[in-house]
Amino acid sequence: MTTTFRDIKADVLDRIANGDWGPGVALPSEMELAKTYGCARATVNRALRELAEEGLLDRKRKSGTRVRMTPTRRARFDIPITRREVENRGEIYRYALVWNEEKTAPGWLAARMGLNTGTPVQHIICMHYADGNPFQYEDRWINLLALPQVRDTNFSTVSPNEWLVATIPFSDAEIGFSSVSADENLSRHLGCAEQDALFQMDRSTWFEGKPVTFVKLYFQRGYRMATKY
Amino acid sequence: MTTTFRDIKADVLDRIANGDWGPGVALPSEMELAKTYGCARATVNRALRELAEEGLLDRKRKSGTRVRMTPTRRARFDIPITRREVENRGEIYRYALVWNEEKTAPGWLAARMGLNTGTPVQHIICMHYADGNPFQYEDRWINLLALPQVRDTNFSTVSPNEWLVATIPFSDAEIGFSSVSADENLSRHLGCAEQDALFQMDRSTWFEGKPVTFVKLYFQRGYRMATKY
DNA sequence: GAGTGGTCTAGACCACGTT
DNA sequence: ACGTGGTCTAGACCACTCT
Repeated sequence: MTTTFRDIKADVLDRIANGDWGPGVALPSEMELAKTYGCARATVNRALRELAEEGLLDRKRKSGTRVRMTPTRRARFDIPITRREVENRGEIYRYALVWNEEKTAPGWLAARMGLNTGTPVQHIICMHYADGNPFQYEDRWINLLALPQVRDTNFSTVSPNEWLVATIPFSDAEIGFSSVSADENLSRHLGCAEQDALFQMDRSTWFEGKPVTFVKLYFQRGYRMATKY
Repeated sequence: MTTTFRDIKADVLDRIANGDWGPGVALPSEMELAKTYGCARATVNRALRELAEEGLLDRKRKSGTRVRMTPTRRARFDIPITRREVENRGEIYRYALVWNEEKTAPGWLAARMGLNTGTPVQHIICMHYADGNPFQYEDRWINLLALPQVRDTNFSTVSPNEWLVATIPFSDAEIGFSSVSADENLSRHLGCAEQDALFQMDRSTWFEGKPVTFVKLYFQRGYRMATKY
């Protein structure tokens, strides 16, 4: 039986768990490990590279590989489009446009997205429903200089969410999670009481270096975003 | 100049962005791509493997590689220990123990952690402060069958958070984010009004398959957890 | 059965960072 | 200058899965 990179990952994790290799301790070099495990250096390399990417090891040329001082773990979240998320729960998805207007970027938005003041933007507000119940309130701004074709798009049947992922298949983004109190408008659309604590996700998106869109998503009361890691 | 796996990733991303390879489209096989890029198959393999891990491609033996139908992106969050998080903001960290008691697991906890009813657990409540202001309220339960040494640990100076990462350097975990309204107890400890919307993180942790701890962390009002991806 | 990705090997050269 | 990780190569065998 040959040694796989998974075997090596497991063994290194064991040694860290047992305390053989405590925080800050330097591991043997890849060549030495390859010899002890009886495998090629590439195999050791892949194992250690993945552990480093998972946040458990620090690697530097010349200095070698060390166990991280504070083993910060990295959680990964899949951010699906809203329709998918609802359908994956086995619920029926419905979409409704609430507001659609062209205007010039207000100051706070220009600052947030890195736009010049006076940049034309499209402001879209819409609702996503699951089994007829309010699921998510979407408040989106799109930079019309980056995506002028938004002006010719009818968002009464297609959500800007889906239209964007079809138009821009990937992008750089910054995402944030926080908690907000429902105001009168949110409580009305989401069918909750004013002051109710709502989970909020905000996201700024760039495409080829240019700011494209900024969105705030407000989830139904009690929503929980979860993952394993 | 040789073709690197980064070159290939960039080129594949370009083709997806341009629409050459739309959602659902099958890419050429690794061997063909290696020939067109003029590089080894291993190089193509790494590029495509990483793109698949990032959520842009689907790969299956025999069927080959396809562009994902809904290009769900994956956001990664670093989950640091609380002290580190405060110190990284350039603020002074302080810790205080609020409650520490051994009891048997209540029903909801047993269900949540997968424990037998009657399992002894330690219930610890503590506060984390940043520059003297309440930063985080920690409500933790530890399975004493998995970590009996908790009984002999003094948590008045060391937070269970730090003690655990030192004792269990890594673990499997499930993590969730949500939003809650501050009750009387939380508002008192966090120095906010009742009903204020608070960001909450919960985490269940397993070590070697055994449930170890369950914790709810309540953050100060206005807290935002952010990342780029 | 056949085609695809998954992985390992043995060797090589390079980039970086410490000395 | 030198040791370490970072990456590429050419080849090989295997595991999965579709037909």
